[in-house]
Amino acid sequence: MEYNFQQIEQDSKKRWEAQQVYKVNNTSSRPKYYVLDMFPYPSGAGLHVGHPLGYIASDIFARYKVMKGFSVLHPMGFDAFGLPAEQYALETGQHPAVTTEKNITRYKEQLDNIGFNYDWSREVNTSDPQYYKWTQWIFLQLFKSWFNRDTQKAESLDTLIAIFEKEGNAGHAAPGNDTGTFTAEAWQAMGESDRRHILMQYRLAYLDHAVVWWCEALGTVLANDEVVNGVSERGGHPVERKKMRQWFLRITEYADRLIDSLDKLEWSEAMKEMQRNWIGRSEGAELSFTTTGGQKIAVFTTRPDTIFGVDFLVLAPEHELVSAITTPEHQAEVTQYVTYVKSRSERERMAEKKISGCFTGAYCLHPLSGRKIPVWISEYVLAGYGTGAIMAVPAGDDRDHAFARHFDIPVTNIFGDLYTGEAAVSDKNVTITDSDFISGLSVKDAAAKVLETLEAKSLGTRRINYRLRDAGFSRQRYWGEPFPIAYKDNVPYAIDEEALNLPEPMRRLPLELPHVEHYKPGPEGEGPLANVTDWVLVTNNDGEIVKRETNTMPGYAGSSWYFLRYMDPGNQQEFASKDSTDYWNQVDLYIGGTEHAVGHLLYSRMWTKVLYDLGHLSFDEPFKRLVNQGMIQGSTRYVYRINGTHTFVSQGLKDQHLVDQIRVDVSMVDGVELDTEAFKGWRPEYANAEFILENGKYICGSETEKMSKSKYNVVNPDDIVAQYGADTFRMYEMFLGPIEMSKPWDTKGIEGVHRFLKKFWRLFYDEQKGWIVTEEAASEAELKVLHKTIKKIESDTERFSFNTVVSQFMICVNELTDLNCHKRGILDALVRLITPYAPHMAEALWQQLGNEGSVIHALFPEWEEKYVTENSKVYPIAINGKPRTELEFALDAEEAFIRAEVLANEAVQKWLEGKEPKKFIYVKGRMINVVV
RNA sequence: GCGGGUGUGGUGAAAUUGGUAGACACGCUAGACUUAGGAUCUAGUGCUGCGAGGCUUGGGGGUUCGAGUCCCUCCACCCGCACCA
Repeated sequence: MEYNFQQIEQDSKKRWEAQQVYKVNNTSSRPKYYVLDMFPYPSGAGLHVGHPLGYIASDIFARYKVMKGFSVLHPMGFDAFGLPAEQYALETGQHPAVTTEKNITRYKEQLDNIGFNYDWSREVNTSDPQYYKWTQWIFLQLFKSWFNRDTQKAESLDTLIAIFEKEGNAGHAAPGNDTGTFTAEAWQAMGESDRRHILMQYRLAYLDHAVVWWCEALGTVLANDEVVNGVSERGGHPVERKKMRQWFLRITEYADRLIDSLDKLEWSEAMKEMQRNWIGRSEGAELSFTTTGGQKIAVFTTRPDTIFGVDFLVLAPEHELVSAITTPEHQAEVTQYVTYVKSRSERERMAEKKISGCFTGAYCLHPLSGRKIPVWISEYVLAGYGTGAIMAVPAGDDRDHAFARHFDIPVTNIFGDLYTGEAAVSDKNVTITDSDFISGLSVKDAAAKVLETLEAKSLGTRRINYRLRDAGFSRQRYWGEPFPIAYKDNVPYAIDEEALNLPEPMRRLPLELPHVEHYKPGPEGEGPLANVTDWVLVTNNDGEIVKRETNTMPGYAGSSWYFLRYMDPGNQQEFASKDSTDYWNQVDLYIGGTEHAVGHLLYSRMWTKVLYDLGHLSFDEPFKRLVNQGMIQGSTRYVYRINGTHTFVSQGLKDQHLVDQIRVDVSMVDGVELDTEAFKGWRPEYANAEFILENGKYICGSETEKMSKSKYNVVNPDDIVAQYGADTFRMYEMFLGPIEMSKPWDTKGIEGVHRFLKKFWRLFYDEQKGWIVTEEAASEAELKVLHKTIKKIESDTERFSFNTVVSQFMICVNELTDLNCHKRGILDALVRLITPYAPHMAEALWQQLGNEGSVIHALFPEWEEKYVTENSKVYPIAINGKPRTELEFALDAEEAFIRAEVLANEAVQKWLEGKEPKKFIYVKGRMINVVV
């Protein structure tokens, strides 16, 4: 009986289905283990072979943990809100819910095809009102909370209001800092609107203004993705930066905690480093400069010690003071420059090597020396970072130096001989010179003294600055969670607030997305919801018209907490019961790509901390251990058409002609050999193609690039599974290389793994004789092979080295085949061992071996020390570090004995050429080196 | 520009602590069995040399008895950069 994977996989799936083997309860006497995959956005293109890489790894690990006796939660769901579905709706008129549903069905089929052990009864879908009800609920928790810097945690606004009533806000400056201070009396005297305005400065979810890409022609706001080369991707219309009112999450308040608790996570250092850099904590000072016209300009600097080296100030072109300080004679130039910068993205501005800028005509007076300092604007200063203004010290900063050079601004040297006039001195272990009262001091001492002096004059304060910005949380789109917010007299309220006095049904969550006639943007850059007047404008119990929020939430809203919903997906009363979150607790293993390093992972961490602070969770970090998977790249194939003809020349001969390089669909290529008939049928213009072959074959060129439809290099897992089976596919993806590494897909290579599975099968079945498993006792050699393998598989699985696991299985099967072993004593353990990797085949063999129940719940085999310890070692003998021969010695042999034996050896003698060895190095169990 | 990562045969890779570089596969070459082979099996396969040997882990330098692994330096490629998710 041969390895009929189609039949086997179908039978195994049926058995699992019937026995509901993947269902997991929220109570168990077993220890728990939570394995999580980054859930997919169900795009219309379906899964390609790159997507399941991480899923296979987590599936293997989840199965392994089950067999090790854990109660394992391994769920899957869909991040179903998003731009592509809406874009598709805009083009075709199909409701995003409909296309999303269709895509999800397809994804589930594809996933099931690969044989994942998901408990589908826990599936979540972020666009399901029963799911986003809780996304909205969490948003309201954020809206109704503030971050108490004294306690370093989120608290209900009630505690803040109590403080205001008692003592005003003197002890609790607003994070946004534009409220000023007020007393308890002042607070009590305030009207509702003023109070709410002040509270907005504290809320964790708050309204402010942000700059977005605005496209006049399309009448809409565009995502960065949709702006290509300074024009809209659709239509190529001009775009500009526009300030709009937006929701934000005050993640900056959590900056320190987000940095500090990284220490307790088992993430790669690289990943932690990316998060730290993204948060970008820097300690420095905010200093105040005053223009000759009396305007105060605040600058942030990490080097207050260089204050006497300030030669000019630079403001971000969009800085609010720019128009006020610009002198009439520089007005035209400044306006022109500001217009230019408005058309530029932040990325372009940061990456720009060309120096540009513009003098405003204004001067400041140096706060300590009183020197007159010109004020410039330039795109290299960003409005969103620090105060949007810097003090430029060309002697000590590369970019400032380049700027000064470019505009011929004289440079003040404050580093003595270290500064040569050629380049800035960025070294921090230096002595400051020519700087009044800090001359001769170290950087650290000088900075402290400057701060002291400026603080005394109220011209500066110590300040910790973060690169991290508060997260923009609204989108002018349809296909996202509606905000449970409505405006009365332009003041925002949560829909359940008494002040709004909405009729009871309107106060409840979820606030569902209304049906729309079309997906076109609303007026004034508002989202499509703004067009649904009878949804937007509602009448409250007092007969007043209130206006609903027309923005929707961004993609990361639903994905910031989905791992919690899996714990208790059907709960109608809470986002998840405390019992369930206490039981499953943190995600023990999270597998996903590095592209989420700073977005999703940071937001999820913040949300978890907020829910923890507010008492809804008993842990404050969501993902204990994180493993990053690499990408599977596409392998593109090319054909070469001789210029202006229908003749295609094989790759090896292409240099003899002038050719066009054309991508062809990989499905028409076997390895690198083109199926010329299929190619002729691919497109009408190739119907009459002629070929110049080499050795009777048309050989394609190839290149590794991103797997994408447009490059014709997409490989669908369904096709691979149909041809080789899910078990082969799973093991091959693992065999490709280390999980965290990117690597190109090569369908050709899968044969080796498929052959291995067939060979594995032949340990049990003979093509002629059928079942050949015997009851004979296993030999010492066979037991050695088995236990060595168990040990290796276990340790490699634990360290996610799945590629070497597959190799070890191959080695094991090769050795057992050589030993002609068909013994139950060996094979029964081997079947359990391979279950996480090739579950379908394992189940079939497990049943045939006559075992009770499913192999899914069998125990992972254990290895015994006595079979894996060696008592001798074949040592490589090196002369001067170069291996020359080998000799076997017992591991407990005396060094003196070994030395004598080695030196007496013929081959060693030959290399010694009669000389006395200078040194004899013996590393037990490793090697022997003779130095001459 | 900033941040992170990766460079080993024709290809995917292995080498877990500084100790035999290239395990395991793909591909290729030759052969066996077979009506057939896109099944299976056997042998070979880093480069170079008739050979003894020499060379070889992106380039250059260093530490060491010994370096793919540690240090310095240079280069190339990939990913992210805040409205794709």
